[in-house]
Amino acid sequence: MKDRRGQPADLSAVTLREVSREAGVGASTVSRVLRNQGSFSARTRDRVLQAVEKLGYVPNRLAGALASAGSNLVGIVIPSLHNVVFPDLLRGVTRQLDRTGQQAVIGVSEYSIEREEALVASMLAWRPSALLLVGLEHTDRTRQMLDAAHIRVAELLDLDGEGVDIVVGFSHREAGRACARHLLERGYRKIAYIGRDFASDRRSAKRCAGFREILREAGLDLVAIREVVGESSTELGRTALASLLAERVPMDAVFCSNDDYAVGALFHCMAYGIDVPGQLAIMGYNGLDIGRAAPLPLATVLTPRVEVGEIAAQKVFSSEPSQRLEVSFTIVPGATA
Amino acid sequence: MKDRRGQPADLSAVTLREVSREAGVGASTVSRVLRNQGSFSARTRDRVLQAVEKLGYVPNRLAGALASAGSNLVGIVIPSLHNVVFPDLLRGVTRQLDRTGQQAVIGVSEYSIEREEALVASMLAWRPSALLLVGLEHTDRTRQMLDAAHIRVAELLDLDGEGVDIVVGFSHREAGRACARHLLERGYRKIAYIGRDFASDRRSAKRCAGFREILREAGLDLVAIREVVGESSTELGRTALASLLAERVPMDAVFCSNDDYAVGALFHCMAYGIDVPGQLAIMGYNGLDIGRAAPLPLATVLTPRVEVGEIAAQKVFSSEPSQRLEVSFTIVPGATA
DNA sequence: TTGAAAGCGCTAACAT
DNA sequence: ATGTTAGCGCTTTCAA
Repeated sequence: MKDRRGQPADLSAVTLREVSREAGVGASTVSRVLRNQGSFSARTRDRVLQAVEKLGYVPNRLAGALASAGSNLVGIVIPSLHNVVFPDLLRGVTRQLDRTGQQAVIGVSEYSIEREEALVASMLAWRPSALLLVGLEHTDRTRQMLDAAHIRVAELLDLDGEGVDIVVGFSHREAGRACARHLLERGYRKIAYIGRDFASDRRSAKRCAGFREILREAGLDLVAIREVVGESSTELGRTALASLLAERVPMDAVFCSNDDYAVGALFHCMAYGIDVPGQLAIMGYNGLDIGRAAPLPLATVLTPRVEVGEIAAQKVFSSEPSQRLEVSFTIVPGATA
Repeated sequence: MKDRRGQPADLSAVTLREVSREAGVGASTVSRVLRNQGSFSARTRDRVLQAVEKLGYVPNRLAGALASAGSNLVGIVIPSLHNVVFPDLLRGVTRQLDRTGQQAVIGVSEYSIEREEALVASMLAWRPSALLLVGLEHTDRTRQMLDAAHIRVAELLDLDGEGVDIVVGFSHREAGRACARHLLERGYRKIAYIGRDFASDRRSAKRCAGFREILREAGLDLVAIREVVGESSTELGRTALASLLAERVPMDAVFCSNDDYAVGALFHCMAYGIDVPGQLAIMGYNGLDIGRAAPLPLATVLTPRVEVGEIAAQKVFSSEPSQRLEVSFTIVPGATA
């Protein structure tokens, strides 16, 4: 183990020039061979490749990108890494970027559009070839920067609103409406809601709004709304339901903005012998693996997170015009509602 | 919505030179003001800042890094985004990097050290100021590259082996041993194992090895080993246990390499009325939130993933010598074992 | 097919 | 306190 105390990053690595000298050719020839562009003889190529190997040359993409105005970096800003939805999204994105040799630079906004703005600014400094954002809500300055950058931008996981360029997702409002219909059809009338605080999670707010639209059409409304502050977790879902029950809110069903909360609610019922869905129906959202494998499969909505990431990462490199792409969600009936 | 068909990234944005002209000062003065370095009058600063604002100038870090040999980019390669452990790790890393204005470039190796090698290579091309990797197993060429790059490297989440520079984690072997002791102390003797296939997940293999060491000291061994192929999931844990039961493997406890599997196993027992821990004890690993909130709190091992990420992201920027940092795990007794 | 030369946009001496 | 001058390591005309 070497002691690297105080040593700054040694960037004086082997340069293209040295490779060219070793191979006895010009610098531009090495460049051409390495990018397999332009023309060169087979013999020259072999000599260059040999020199690269011998010297352990690693091209400096900083210089390359600066000279060619093209960076193969793609910025992506997500609200959180706590909620499984976003790692899933990231999975789709990296999977697709890998195929085309692009690299993802990530930023986590903690559900704050101001932090998002700051992250977008520092990402643009790297002249990424594209930028991926979650949702359609951004600060004015963010929008300005995106516009001035003249790069392709994709906004993900939401369809309820105006997009900047490419939009890939689905309507949370419609998803909320579908959930309400699902519960109403099954005869539930006194429905409570558990979800993240609306102020920070705009998409969960949209789901809730859609849900209530349908309830109102039936002359109903939610019997209670529990806005949970803090990261999406089973534990919080469990305590949220516990508090609703403690307050004796009259309800026959609970709609949770996330499967994490829903599973927590289900756990609480199991622990306290509350019959699901007999006494209380539970509906979740996102279609996490955990809900599917639960003793009582969770009624939920399967959202195409990985696909959205994959498609977006692909579309930002297409030459197609700005567009809205709907990737549908699916109601999963389950056994809890 | 503008049509950006076919337009390549427009990098001919406002340059520092233009800002300097607008402000009526020299280029280096602008540079100094922007990096708040060297000296300049308050009046000059205001003029520069005003020009920056007016022109909407975004510094080009490609050029900056190239000129100054310092990039503020930090590469991190993780095995997967499916297993919650790694997003958690990433969370710690980004949290710390954010504080110091660094940016994370991520890569996902899918548990393959060959893919890791390729990712490290393309990351080094960006001259990152540090590189974070998971585990101590790498290809020879990866190690060569790390060595030649002369940047700080941190290897995370493992302590069982030789590291390259900084190592932050804990011993999986010891964790496995601790789990075995925990189960033996509670009287379990016929223990089965469910985990990811050892070939790809070296750390789970180390846990299993440690576990068996303790069993052997007691003159025992695992009654069955179920290597699950595929991503960590509740569903797979459930089917794995189901198959063990179907084969009538005589067992009084099952040790799972991940809480996902363990919760799946627990679900199976709940669904089939198998008394836990009476008929079958279950022990998991990782201390996920889901296990804690389960109707029967899961016996597990709490691993300090977020902290490991945070500490590593901090240590790679310290000027301390190479070191091994142990961040301890904690046995969580729970109620399933 | 190949090489020389001129930048890409910035930072870092070195003057002044 | 500020401007001038060289590069950083590449890509890209343009000639040869």
